[in-house]
Amino acid sequence: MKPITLAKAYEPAKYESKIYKRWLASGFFNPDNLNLPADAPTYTIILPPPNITDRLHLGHAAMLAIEDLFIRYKRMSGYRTLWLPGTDHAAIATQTVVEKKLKQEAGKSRHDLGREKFLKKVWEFLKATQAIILKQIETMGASLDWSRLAFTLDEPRQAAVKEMFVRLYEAGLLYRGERIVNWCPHCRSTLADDEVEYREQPAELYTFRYDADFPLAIATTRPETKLGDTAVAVNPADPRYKKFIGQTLRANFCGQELNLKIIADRQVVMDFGTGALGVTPAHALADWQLAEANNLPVVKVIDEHGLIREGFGAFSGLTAVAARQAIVAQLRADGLLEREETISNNLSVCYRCGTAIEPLPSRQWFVAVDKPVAQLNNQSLKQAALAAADMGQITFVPERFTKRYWDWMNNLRDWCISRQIWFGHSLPVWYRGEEIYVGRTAPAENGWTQDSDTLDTWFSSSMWTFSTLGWPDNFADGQKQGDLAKYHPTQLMDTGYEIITLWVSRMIMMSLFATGEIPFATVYLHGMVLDKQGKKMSKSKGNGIDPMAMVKLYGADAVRLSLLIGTTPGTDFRVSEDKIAGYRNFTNKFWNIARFILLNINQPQSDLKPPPGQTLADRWILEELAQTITEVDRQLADYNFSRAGEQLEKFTWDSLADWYLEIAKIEGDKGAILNYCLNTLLKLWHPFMPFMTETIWLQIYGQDKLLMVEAWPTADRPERVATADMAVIKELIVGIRAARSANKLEPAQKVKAVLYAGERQALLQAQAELIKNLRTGIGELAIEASGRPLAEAIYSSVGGIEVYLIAAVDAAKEKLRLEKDFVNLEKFITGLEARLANAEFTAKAPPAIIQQETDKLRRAQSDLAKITERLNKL
RNA sequence: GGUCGCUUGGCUCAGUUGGUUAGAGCGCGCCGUUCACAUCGGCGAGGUCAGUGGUUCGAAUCCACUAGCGACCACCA
Repeated sequence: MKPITLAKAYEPAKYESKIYKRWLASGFFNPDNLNLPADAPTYTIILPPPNITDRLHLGHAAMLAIEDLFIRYKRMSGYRTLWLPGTDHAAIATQTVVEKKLKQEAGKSRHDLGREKFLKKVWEFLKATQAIILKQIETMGASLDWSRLAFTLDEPRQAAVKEMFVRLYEAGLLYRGERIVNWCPHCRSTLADDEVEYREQPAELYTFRYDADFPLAIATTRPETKLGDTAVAVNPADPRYKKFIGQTLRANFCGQELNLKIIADRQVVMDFGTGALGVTPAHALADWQLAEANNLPVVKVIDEHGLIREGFGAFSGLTAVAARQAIVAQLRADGLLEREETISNNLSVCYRCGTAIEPLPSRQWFVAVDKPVAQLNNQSLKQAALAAADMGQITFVPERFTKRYWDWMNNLRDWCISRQIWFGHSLPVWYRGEEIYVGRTAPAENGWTQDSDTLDTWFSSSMWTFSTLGWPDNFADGQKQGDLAKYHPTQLMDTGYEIITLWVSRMIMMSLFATGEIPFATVYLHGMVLDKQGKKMSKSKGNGIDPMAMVKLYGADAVRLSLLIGTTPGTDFRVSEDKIAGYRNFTNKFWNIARFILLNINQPQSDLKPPPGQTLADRWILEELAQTITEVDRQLADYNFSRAGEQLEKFTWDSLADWYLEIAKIEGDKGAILNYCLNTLLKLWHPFMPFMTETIWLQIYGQDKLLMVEAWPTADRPERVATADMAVIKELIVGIRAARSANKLEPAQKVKAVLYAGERQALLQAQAELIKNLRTGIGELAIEASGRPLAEAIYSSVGGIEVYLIAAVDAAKEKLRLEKDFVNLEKFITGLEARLANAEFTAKAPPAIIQQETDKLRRAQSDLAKITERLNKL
């Protein structure tokens, strides 16, 4: 029989892509191909789709590692396991990328090309780019069912989105309304509230009067918008302004006639600025709300390009910033500017391009979240989604995020879903004059034009859990069938905590509406990957670690381990190359453990039961392993994969490699136990480091038997060992090791005999003998072992063994140390003497140095004498 | 302003219902290593668990307050 030997070191690059191909060829990524009983429970994760233009970053890699861990764990545990892959069209992000590219390569904007040609460019670009991220996902070892690959903008998803839109419309949950939206003049698109970022920065606050006769002064950071003021708001309790409330005052503001109604509102802060607020309904959300409450006219000042509209004299056509400067200059010239101060202002900017947001009134489509509908048992989307969390039907991990979800849902406003960009899902909406038609297909008659807007990316994302499983075709007549019946609702949604609001809450609402089901049982929120300094990794900062480069250097398994272990749910964590390199060391260590074990097994068996232990060490390692299995299962059930990994690491490196393998070298003949330990460890580690474990498994057991579908180990052992006994056994093993390094230590040999004996009777006899020979008198203690637990017997019989061992070990250590010191000192002295005897040295060296060396020699000689004395005593 | 989180050895972090001597990895020091592995082994130094007060037989852990840091939400124009 040909012995199985592994290469001396693990070289991941040699095996990884081969192994992945082997997995693909097996077909087991697709749950339909698993040989399972019909009633096997399902376990589904739908992959949060990365943007199709993305390159894999460590955040993706972490997500993949986490999800693959659970998928592989559940697959081995007998679940019908589906992990469904996909990509996101990321409308705005993708369009921005292509626009940038167009500008760089051809110097053109999207408007130069026109809609049709531009979209063609986008699709060409996607075709070229989409394969990259998918390939990178494979590199990480993700066991995704590629046969079900989806894209948020592919044909089936377009149909699903259209269907959803129509159904929402028919249910009365969609409406078209004018509202202040967050407009990005650069992207020329509306942004959702949560796509707006805030930047704290200094801003000039101007205090002025509209004209010389105006009785109140107002304060603003945006004087240019004041051209569109239609009211001044004051606090009703403000004594300064009480008398004006209700009046309408005229003013000539920089040549513009304004009719300003003085209104009262409690939200106006009396001690900010002058306590009087110029109300510009068209260009501030709060002002818009004031206008609605007070029936104020709306005057638009700024257009979609961020320029002052027609009808504002010399200011028309200026950018907002230029107009601001012009107006401030004029106010100053007219002596109307009372104050100018720098305050700290929270500027709203576009999360995509960083341009300052221009609030503008605009016609948009909205999802009504507060309107009760029949489909949700006369609850609103908001109520239904809140109820789902309230009933404990969704578990958030960690639990504290439940509250965040709750707070967000409670404050949710109607969701603006139309976007003024070209790339994305088109709205199934057509207009003819004032008529609106919403339907699955275009109206037959002439004269209708389709809405030119596209849908918010999150609209299609919100349908992800069921659109990927064949909704609506698989939901005819409200009955689930096919994949939807089999795999929905899903078990786990793993995503970053930062999009719990953007995404998770909307998935819950949309799924409840479309299928009546909560889309997932558990939401696992992972933290962000930070760099070594604790900064968020980003391309612009250049502090990102490229996972692909790391895989190349250290292997995918090492990268995975570094992202799984040492992390805590919902908490950001730091990753550095050092950490990855550390786990590369571990993978190599594991490889060599396997290598060593294989050298000690005659004929490896893949389905070995735990063999009976012959010695204490055997029982100890089997018990440790069984406990490790239990612990790993427990931790994984709580999503504490980091701790599961740490437990495994501890067992593998400490218990097995550093202790048991050393004992095995002494005791010999451990084939069966080592075989069992290796098999079990390969299985336990597989979800963490699939490539290496599978590589080893295949090298041992041949190409027909894949580790990825082996059964997950159970915590079996031939004989249960009590925890207290474990402590004692560990002590004995420590004794053996110490005895070994102390060379020939008689009594320790006895301990070794104990270990060989294995039998309790033999053990007790050996102990008795040991104790009899002890000088301390402890030997007088009787061993009354019969009928008592091992540990108790040993403890009662001694302190004996312990005291003895400690004394012996200490003495041995001391002796060893002294001997070592002796040898080293002797060498040192010889060297010094030689140097001092060297004529060249004594001639050329400065006297101070010679003196130093002589002193050293003297000290060393006296130390040596002391050591000799002590050695003689031992 | 509101909410949540964090503060543990030089660094990064664990510490699961409060329980003997607070752990790990990296780093550091010393020693070793042709016999699975230097991508290794052994030994060691290093912590008043941010501070104060409280509850308790017992607190890193629970409570209150204080300080520093971070995130999210809202937003004063």
